[in-house]
Amino acid sequence: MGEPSRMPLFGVDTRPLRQQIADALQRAIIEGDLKPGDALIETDIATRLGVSRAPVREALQLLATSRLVDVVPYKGTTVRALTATDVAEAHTMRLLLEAYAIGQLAERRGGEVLGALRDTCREMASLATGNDERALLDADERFHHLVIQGTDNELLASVWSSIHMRVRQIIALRNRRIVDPVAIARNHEEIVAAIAAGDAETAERLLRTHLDRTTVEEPGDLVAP
Amino acid sequence: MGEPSRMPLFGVDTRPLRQQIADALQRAIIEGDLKPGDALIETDIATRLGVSRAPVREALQLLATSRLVDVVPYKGTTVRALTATDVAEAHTMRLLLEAYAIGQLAERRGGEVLGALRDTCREMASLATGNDERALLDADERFHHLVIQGTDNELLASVWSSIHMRVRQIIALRNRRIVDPVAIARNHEEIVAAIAAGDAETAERLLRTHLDRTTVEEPGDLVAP
DNA sequence: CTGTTGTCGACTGTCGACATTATCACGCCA
DNA sequence: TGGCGTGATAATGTCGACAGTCGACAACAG
Repeated sequence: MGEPSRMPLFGVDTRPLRQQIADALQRAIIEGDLKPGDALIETDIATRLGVSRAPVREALQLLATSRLVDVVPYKGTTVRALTATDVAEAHTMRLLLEAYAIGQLAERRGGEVLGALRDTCREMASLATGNDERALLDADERFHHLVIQGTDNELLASVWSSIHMRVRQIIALRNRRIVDPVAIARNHEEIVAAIAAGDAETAERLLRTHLDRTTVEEPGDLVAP
Repeated sequence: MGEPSRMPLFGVDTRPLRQQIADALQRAIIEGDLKPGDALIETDIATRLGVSRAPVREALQLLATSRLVDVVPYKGTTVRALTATDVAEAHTMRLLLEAYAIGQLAERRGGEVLGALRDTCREMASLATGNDERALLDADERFHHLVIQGTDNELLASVWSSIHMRVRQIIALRNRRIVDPVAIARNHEEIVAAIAAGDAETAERLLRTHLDRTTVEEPGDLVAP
């Protein structure tokens, strides 16, 4: 995941247009503004943004690497459909990657990131009593991101990021209320405790429970035929 | 991995140029013709191939998704360096993905692909006595590809493919002789046996041994500073 | 009525030219 | 001598225009 590669003086973004466009489109997709099946027509996007088609094309290819869009030669680009299988596969992969990361973290008793994990847990706990779902989801995302980063494995982080984009899209499309924020916050604390105790097995089991609750469940309400 | 997306009547390749160019460059990289650190200059490639820069740029972005090249805005594209860390991370991820796949396969006693796995094993056994290393490596690759495909998880397959490109590059750069082809062939037979027996644990252990032998070991001889 | 062929509109693929950026050698000056 | 602006140069980024392809529908032959 990217830190802003340059820090401009007055909000002038000097990154290549393809990245700015890709960011904008990605946001629109994972926020649900662009829905599965929607056609991404280069000419439209280009004129709408006031740029030429070249950077738009390159942006669309960037999105394809996160599997957010389907690029079919000579036919066009569409927001990728979300079948039940897609949701299940994303969940499986996410679980596989994060379980590995948790295991690694537990072996080192959390390493450098243990403190940051605890901070995030505290934040979640305080957010749980309020009703800012958005902030709670952000904190949750930060937590899992920290877990991945904790392994110091760039390849793992890269793969996880691309899959996480799809997960966020899934969560956005099914905008379901969080049922029990307090339980979720507590769950994370338990995970951190298991990591700190070096108990990889328990940490993985808790993680699995958490992910099962938040990402997988009847996907029928979000798939577009 | 890609079956040729169209079957032309007389070898006329109607795929977009970007894909043809990407294939050519990818082959050059994973065969070792292009070495880590080599600069991929759009103008050069374009004039050399007799095309314009646009499809070359898009091809380079495709390669970036497999992490075969580094694209730095306004600076250029280079064949990605292979540090010891890169090799280790690729190995870790490959092991993680394939171990999962083997486990899934074992749970179903091999499913549809068990026959194909056995065929490949027989092929490896017969190749082991000869000295066509290339053919043996191809068979080995086919075996692992079958394992991944056997899970019927497209996302897993996609992630594995992109990582496998790097693995092939690593293998090509350290062109070390295969020490004991017969042992390798036998190892695969044992893996298949464990899958057929539904013994996931043994299958994963055997796989780990096999991969440790073939991909990881003193990478000092292939890293370029 | 059915299957094939021609045509049209919309969109993607490719091209060559121009704008912008990074790099590095060069000369200036303390 | 050594650090620092300052050009020249070579590469990438972007643009507008043109060519190629696809899908759909109309026209036609059997």
